Amino acid sequence: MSQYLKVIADSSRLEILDLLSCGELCACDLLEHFEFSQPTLSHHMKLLRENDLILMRKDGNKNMYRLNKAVIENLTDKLSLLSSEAVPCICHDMDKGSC
Amino acid sequence: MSQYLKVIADSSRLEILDLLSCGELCACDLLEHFEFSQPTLSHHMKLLRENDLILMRKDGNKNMYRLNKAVIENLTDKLSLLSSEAVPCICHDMDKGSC
DNA sequence: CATCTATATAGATTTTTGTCTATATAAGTA
DNA sequence: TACTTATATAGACAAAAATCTATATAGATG
Repeated sequence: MSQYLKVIADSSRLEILDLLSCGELCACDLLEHFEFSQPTLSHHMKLLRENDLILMRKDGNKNMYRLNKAVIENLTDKLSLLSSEAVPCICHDMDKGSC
Repeated sequence: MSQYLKVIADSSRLEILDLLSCGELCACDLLEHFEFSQPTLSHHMKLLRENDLILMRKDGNKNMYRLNKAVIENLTDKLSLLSSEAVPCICHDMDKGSC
């Protein structure tokens, strides 16, 4: 889980996900919205893809990206378990007050 | 938001939050569950506190920690907006296909 | 085929961050 | 007061990560 969070925790990548949240965009559309270079965008998209947070299709020489909403939902669901009560979790194995 | 996520994205801190999800624990209880040193734990707790993800009270010479569930809920709520439709978001300002 | 556009890769560099050791502080206890 | 336990701080160091420039590839188009 921390691996997914690390990918999302970068402000540029989070903004990319936000931009994609309304629908498909190509890399060059995204690039125009950022200050960083094209190889940097390529690097971010690769990370997002490798971690299944986005999906890609080829359209001519363009890469069209969209959110993988299922994976993102799954991540937020798991994260919300932290603030919910009475779920199976590692904290049950803790011995309190042993120090 | 990415600041919060960066704090949570570390696997040690995520595990600390998980351990705290069942209730209050002192730093020394937590320390016994990890391989790293006491100063490292202290550093992690400081980060979690500075970002309001946990709350602390003093009990003698011990620090008692608990989750700040409100903040964590707020974070997961905002994150879940990514995978939901039709919310106000920066992607509406995008000009698609301008490249 | 030559060229342009869109994207990827390689490699270097800088920043960030997680960790350590050593030491300090602060509270409890004999 | 001396000592022990719990925690914090300072400073160093190493690993990870974000960025860049330069270059390569791949598809579209004249």
